[in-house]
Amino acid sequence: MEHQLQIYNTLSRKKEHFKPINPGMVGMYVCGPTVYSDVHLGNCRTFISFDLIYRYLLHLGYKVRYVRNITDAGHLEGDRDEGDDKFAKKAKLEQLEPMEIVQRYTLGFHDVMREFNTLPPSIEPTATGHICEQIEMAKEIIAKGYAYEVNGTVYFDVEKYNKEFPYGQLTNRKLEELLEGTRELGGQDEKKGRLDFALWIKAKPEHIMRWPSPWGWGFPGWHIECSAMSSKYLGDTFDIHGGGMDLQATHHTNEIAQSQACNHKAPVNYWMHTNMLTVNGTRMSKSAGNGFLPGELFTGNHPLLEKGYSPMAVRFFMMQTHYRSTLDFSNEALQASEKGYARLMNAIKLLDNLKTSSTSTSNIQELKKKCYEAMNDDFNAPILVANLFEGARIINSVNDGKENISAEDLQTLKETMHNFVFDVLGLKNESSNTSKDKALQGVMDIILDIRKEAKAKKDFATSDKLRDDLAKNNITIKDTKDGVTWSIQE
RNA sequence: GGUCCUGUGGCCGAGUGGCUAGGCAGAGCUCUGCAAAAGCUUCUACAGCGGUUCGAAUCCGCUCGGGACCUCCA
Repeated sequence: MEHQLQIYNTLSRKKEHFKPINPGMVGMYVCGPTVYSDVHLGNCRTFISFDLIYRYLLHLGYKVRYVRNITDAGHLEGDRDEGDDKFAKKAKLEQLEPMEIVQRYTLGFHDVMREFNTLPPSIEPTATGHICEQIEMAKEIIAKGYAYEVNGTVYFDVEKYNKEFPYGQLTNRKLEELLEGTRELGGQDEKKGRLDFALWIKAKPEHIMRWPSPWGWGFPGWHIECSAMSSKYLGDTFDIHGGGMDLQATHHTNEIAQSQACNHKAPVNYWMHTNMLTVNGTRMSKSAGNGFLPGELFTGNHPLLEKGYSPMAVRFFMMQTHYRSTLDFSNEALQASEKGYARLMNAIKLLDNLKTSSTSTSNIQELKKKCYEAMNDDFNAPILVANLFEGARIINSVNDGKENISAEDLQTLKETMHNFVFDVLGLKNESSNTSKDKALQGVMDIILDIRKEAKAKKDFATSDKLRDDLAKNNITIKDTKDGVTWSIQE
């Protein structure tokens, strides 16, 4: 496996040469969604970014175990250890059992991921399915002396941990600085330290989601599920852990602390964080209320949207920005991507019908090399896309007879375009194959045949009437030199 | 307030010392019964000021602007 893959590691704040623990194999864990409401586009961006990373690792020939969890238990609403959990709160609103909420939004999440053509992870574990593992881990951390129990709730002792291990390494912060930013403990607090966080939380009488534990009935804390499930399926130390940048400071910092305290090993070699999706320069988030749902994006049914955009146009839009940069949403940018995506796809369709020559006027090997260089440089999809557009330019020029390509180079070009566009970027042709579509195709063939005959007889009145009447029904006819094409305006 | 990121042409967005990605829009051309589309070619840029250097969008400093995290959040 010869490559020079560089990955930006949040731990070192540098790009590092990627070297997996076991040659040829990669263990990757990504923090998945909390399924108490619909995923919005910002959530989707993270999972699409990691889909690109997963796909490229697979393309390089790695055997990848990709674990992405479903958080379906425990998370509290506020920063205090009080209040309802998200599932119970939503359940009251919707008059449903908490697990009904979980089921509904898990299915919705999967639907959306399928629309965006993401590959399913190898394992998709749920927090509620791993309560035993989380309890065992909490017990182990207590046994090692880094956690303590108060009235049925178990807290992680951050200040004690920090004496032996660096607590804030992921955000480059010292404990003293972190302490400054927190409130004083009140009289009612059970915690010993201001930064201490819960591994296990005692359930109040009205709390529906609850499990028995050595400390009584309760539910797991905010961060323990990822530590427990990642070590179960990937080992105490594994290659890549990813998630959104918003998880870096708290969730991932605490994950490291839990695993380190439990196993006395650094859990992860490469920490990867994807950046946020913004709308008008501000982060899209549930609390800010500036999010929209994928379904609204596809249909255009939202005040922020001028029209609907197809899943692949949106995916392509995301691929034109590096995963560590913020991506600002706008109708203008999305429409630009939509057109660019169509241009790329049209070029690929021409690939099968290109005429070959004895020599080539463009350096196809060089193009292929540049594609790999782009992706090896910390998954730089925007550079890859730029190179693929250079490929599209070559294809179009050969098609127009302005450039030549040898049979061998054409084969290389085909492989390169297909590998990177479909396998790595995860794009696909969006033409559907339902029986209705096939019937419509048949009807259109008949109409276009009549129009062709009219044109041959120079009966332009008839041919223009057909074109105009179809246009009134949102069907656009285009006479290209290679024949007639038609498309439906959404 | 603390930690960190960021400011690129009309818009989106790469690039971290010399060779000025790419897409969209604009312009020109080709194709064409007309129309539309498409293809090819092409213009416009590095927030401001100062410094380092033979040379800076790229390194350093300051100023101004934007953002994230520090509380659940991908």
